[in-house]
Amino acid sequence: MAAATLPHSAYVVLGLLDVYGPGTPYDLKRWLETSVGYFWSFPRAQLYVEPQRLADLGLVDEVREPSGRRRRRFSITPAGRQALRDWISSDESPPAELRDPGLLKLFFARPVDTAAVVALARANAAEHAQRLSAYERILPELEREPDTAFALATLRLGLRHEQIAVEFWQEIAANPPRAQ
Amino acid sequence: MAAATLPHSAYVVLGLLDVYGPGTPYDLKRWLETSVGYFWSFPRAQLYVEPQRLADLGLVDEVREPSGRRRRRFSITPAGRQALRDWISSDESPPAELRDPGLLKLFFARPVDTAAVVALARANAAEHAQRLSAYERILPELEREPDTAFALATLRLGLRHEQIAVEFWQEIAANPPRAQ
DNA sequence: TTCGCCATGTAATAGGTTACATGATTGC
DNA sequence: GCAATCATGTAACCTATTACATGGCGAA
Repeated sequence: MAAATLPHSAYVVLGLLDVYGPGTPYDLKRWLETSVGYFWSFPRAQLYVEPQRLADLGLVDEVREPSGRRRRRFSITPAGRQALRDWISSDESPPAELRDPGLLKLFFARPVDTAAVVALARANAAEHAQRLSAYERILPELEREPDTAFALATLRLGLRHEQIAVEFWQEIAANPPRAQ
Repeated sequence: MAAATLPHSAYVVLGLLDVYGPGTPYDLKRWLETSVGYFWSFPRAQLYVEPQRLADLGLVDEVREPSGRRRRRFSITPAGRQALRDWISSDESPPAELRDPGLLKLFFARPVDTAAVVALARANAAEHAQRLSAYERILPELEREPDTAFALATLRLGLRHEQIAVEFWQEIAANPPRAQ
């Protein structure tokens, strides 16, 4: 099946259309920002290009408003939903990566002085604390809505992840590693 | 400073040369695979292209073997080390992203049956358990070596992260979310 | 009715990834 | 000397990102 060769951003678009229903690129942007965008973001421009490709492949349908903004509204087709299912069920699964610039900096922080390490740690602790409280605000909202079991599960991992990140960076700030 | 505009992979190369000393692209590959590659990987080809760019910028020096394999051995220059320090000390820091394909699949898993969700969870639990035991093997080795404080700190976050990931996926496998 | 923001797109480029191709070294 | 593996590179392609440009809409 050709579907297995699509980039991840294609499945994000398919998935968003499946979960939230038909929508415009701008809808996709807002949905992305308030859901998987927290751990898998990509820039807005992709949300105009990617649906077009999917439309060419028959995985989404496109309906354009005849007047006004002439928005393009996309919806997932049965073939698209099948491609999404195939991808979710496939064994193919590159390992998770943290992609954390702060952690990268810390790994290479030997040549900077301790004050810079502490500043780095504080900035990262603050960043993750902010993210954590964002998640804590989202949690009760999601719990109130129906049919959010999968989003909730994902969010719970995010919460734990942010909790240990905050702890970690606070520890680093309090007791920074030093070159021998 | 122009240094702030380099892509992350450039800083990975600079950092590896700073930490491990001069090396060939192949050396870089091995160092990457056993250190930051666990959370920030990119393909080998980049390790031949990126040092060339850095050489053009004067951030690394290149010495080519006159015969045999004619390896190019790169070493970081004072300007390169300064660029590395500037980057580490800079405020610029895009937020960390998980980039976890398994989590992405879980978020969108509503249209697949529960058996597929369980299979996904088991595969991810196994994957993270394997990664966790790899880290647990590395830990005592690093603790024995001198001057590894920064690598150790990074590894400790990796350990905690993998621990919660294993727990999380085991919980999902035992009690998979279901569409209402 | 114009100002500001919301929204929509495209074009150009840089970066990342895959595929191809070959040479050197080591062990047999 | 042959095979297998280690190692080195390049080229083409695709994706992701940035920059540019404009149009609709609502509020004052």
